[in-house]
Formats: sequence, structure tokens, C-alpha cells
Amino acid sequence: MQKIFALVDCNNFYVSCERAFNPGLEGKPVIVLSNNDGCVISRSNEAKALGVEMGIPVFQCEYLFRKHKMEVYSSNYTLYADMSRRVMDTLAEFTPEMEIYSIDEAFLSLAGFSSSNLVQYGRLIRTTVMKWTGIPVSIGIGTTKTLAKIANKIAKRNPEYGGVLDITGHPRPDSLLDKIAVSDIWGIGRNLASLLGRNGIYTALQLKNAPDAWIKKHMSVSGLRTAWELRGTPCISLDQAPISRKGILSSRSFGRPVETLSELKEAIATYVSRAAEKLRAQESASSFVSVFLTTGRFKKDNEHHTDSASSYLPEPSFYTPELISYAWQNLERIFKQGCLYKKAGVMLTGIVPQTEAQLNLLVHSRDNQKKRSLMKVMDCINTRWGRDTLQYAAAGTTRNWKMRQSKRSPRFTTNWSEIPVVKASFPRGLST
DNA sequence: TCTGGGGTCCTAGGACCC
DNA sequence: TCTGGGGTCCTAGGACCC
Repeated sequence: MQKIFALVDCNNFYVSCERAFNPGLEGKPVIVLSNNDGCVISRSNEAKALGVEMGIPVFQCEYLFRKHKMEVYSSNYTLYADMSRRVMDTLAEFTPEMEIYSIDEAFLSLAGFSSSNLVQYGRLIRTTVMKWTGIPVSIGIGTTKTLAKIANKIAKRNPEYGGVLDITGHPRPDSLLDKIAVSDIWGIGRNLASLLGRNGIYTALQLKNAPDAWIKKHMSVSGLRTAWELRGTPCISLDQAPISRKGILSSRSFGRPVETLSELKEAIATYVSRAAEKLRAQESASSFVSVFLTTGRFKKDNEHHTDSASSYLPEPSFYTPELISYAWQNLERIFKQGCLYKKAGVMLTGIVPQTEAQLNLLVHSRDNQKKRSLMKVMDCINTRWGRDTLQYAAAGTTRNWKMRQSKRSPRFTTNWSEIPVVKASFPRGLST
């Protein structure tokens, strides 16, 4: 059966989440910042038009924020993750097969749907998501994921498509590919785009028609897959299986430089707890724990200092206290007195399913069942009542090294005390 | 002064095996 | 002087994605 993919992508997702709860932001330039209020990571169309670039550091564009009275928000991932879940739940109503590709994107399989009605169906999806969640989306449809991605991009840029474009059903798809720069193709980043440019290949159409041997030689098999996908041959399949991560990283920049070991220990314990929660959520255990510290990427070379240390566990573990103690040992090995650290992180690798963990003949601990129960109770309480309802003393209580988040909106949908308040005025006689 | 936080996949090269 | 022909596994680094 002919494959048909739809890529549904939320427009300016984080900004749209803020707008869903604050309609006053509609029509205004709105910006959402990265963690630690460092960079711009989401912009409304109005903000884009005023010249705020994606990924730009805040200190380089604050003058624009002030000049145009932009609405600026810290990121509120609790809210965005919950809104994402609502959008994905809605999309799942429209197809039996779908892949959640990122927090704001999903691929839907529309194989078997009548090809003459695809655009209409896309419009129905679009209006439903808007109605049920308040989030605007764009939809691109094609016979491969790469073509669906391109169709989505075109739909988003050209309002005349009404937010939905089926590139495969278009009378002259090549005329569309001719207008797409190679750098706009999924899988072609800055480096490959410049390599292609040096070889006279500037558009998606040119890449589609380039010889396989040349592509393979210069862009490896991934490049070849992209070219084939442009030609309509699916090489990248829909990945429905819930992902089991091969490495789990938890790291943050500090709100201010940190130089004491005790504060670093708090931070590392905090990051281990986060990483271990993710580990248990996928029912895995980790056998290798790494810790890194850095004084920041933007220092001059002689002032810049980054170090990391790792250790094998005697046997794979999902037990936070144990992981913290190994992480601390690593931390102590790399900590240097007098360094002003800007960021630290913990990486868990060597990940295996809990049921397949290779036990150690010599040190096997007998109370795994107890540890499992304890972790389960903690995870349940923290899921039910909010993150860190129960936390490790090792993670500290003041945490004044925490990242800056000076302009975060309320967690409208996940926290009872931050739920939106509706001010209603009732006609006389109806109020109780 | 101020610059996010996650991930994946591929290749090359070295160590080692028979 | 001449020096095989396969493999595997691991790591580092580079490319990409959101």
C-alpha cells in the first residue's frame, strides 16, 4: 500500500501555549526564553517580523524587546509538556499509527485514506486541535517523511494554503522543490548545506536529481536516504515504539557562578534525581555514571575549564541514593578549588531493561525489591503531587544556585494553586 | 557582564581476535 | 627486500534534529 505521511507541527509552540492562557498576547510580539533566561527559543510571527532571531542570546537583543515593548517569558516546561500531551492525544483520534517526533511535532500515517480528501482531512485535524487545545498547527502531507516536512514548511510560510499542503497531490511538486533551499531540508544542516553550495547544489530539486554515487561519497548513507526520500521512496519509517533512551542527560547552567563543593553536590544530587526518574519511567537501569563540570564555553581558552569523570557500577542500578553516591565520587575527583563553575551535569549510560540487568556475583544486593518499592512510592507521590514533593536532603533546600526564571507564567494545567481564575459576573438573581 | 538542554546516527581509527 | 585477510568492539568526534 502506498505510504502517506502527515507532519503536524505546532506553530511557534511555546508562544502559542502562553497565548492559550493569555489571549491578550494575541497579535503582539511575544518571546519565550531558554532555561536560565539565556537565549530566544520561541517567537511569535510579530516578533520574527521585528527581527528577533532564533537562538540569539538575550543580551544581544534586549534593546529590541524594549523598543517594541515585546512580551517576554521564561520557559515553562511543565505547562508546555502538558499542552503537548493534549495536542498528541487529540491527533491520536485521527489515525491508528502515529509517531510523536518532538514536543511540538508528530508524524501521522494516512496510508489507506482516500488521496482526494487528504487536504480536507488535514483541515479537519487542524480545526479540531485548535478547538480542543487552543494551539494552532500546520500540516504537511507527502509520500515520505522528508516530503511531508517540506510540505509543512511551505504550508506555514504561505497562508494561501490555509495551513495544509499535500505536496504529493500537487500538480507540479518539482516546482515546489525548486523553491526550497537545501538548508531547509530535514537532515541538511549548516555544514552539509555549505558543502552542497560549494558543489553548485542549492535547491531541494537539485539534490533530488544529483547522482547517488556523489551523494554517498560526500554525505554518507544518511544523505542518500534524504535524496531518495525527495524522490518519493520512503527510507525513514514511522517509529511508533515508545523510545527507550540509550543515554539520559540531566544538566543545567547555574543562575550564578558556583565555586563550593557543597553547592555542587546539591546540584549533582538534584540532576541525578531527575535522570533517575526518567530512567525508572522507562523501566531501565544504568551501569555507567558520568559527571561533568564546566566554567563556560565563552571564556577565553586559558580561563576555560571543563572536566568529567565516570564510573562503572558493580551492577546496573535504578536506585537514586546509590547513583548519587557514585556521582559524588566522580564530582570529588574533578572538583578544583578556585574555579567559578557555570554549569554541571550528570549522564547515565550503559542503560539496560531492569529485567535484563546483569547481576554481580560478588556484590549482588539482596534488597532490590525493597529499593524498587521505595522508588515506586517516591515516583508516585511526585507524579501525583508535583515534582520534589519528596526529595533527597542531599539535593539541598535553598538551592540558590538554581537557574534564573524570572518571567515564568503559572503552571495553569498541572498545579492547583496556579489554575486560571475565571472572573464571571452573573445577572442579578442568578448568583448564589 | 550576559550565550539552553536535551537527543540520534554515522564514520574513522585503534585495539584486539583468529 | 618481501609482510594476509578477514572480523568485532569501542571511542571520539562530527553531523544532524527539536
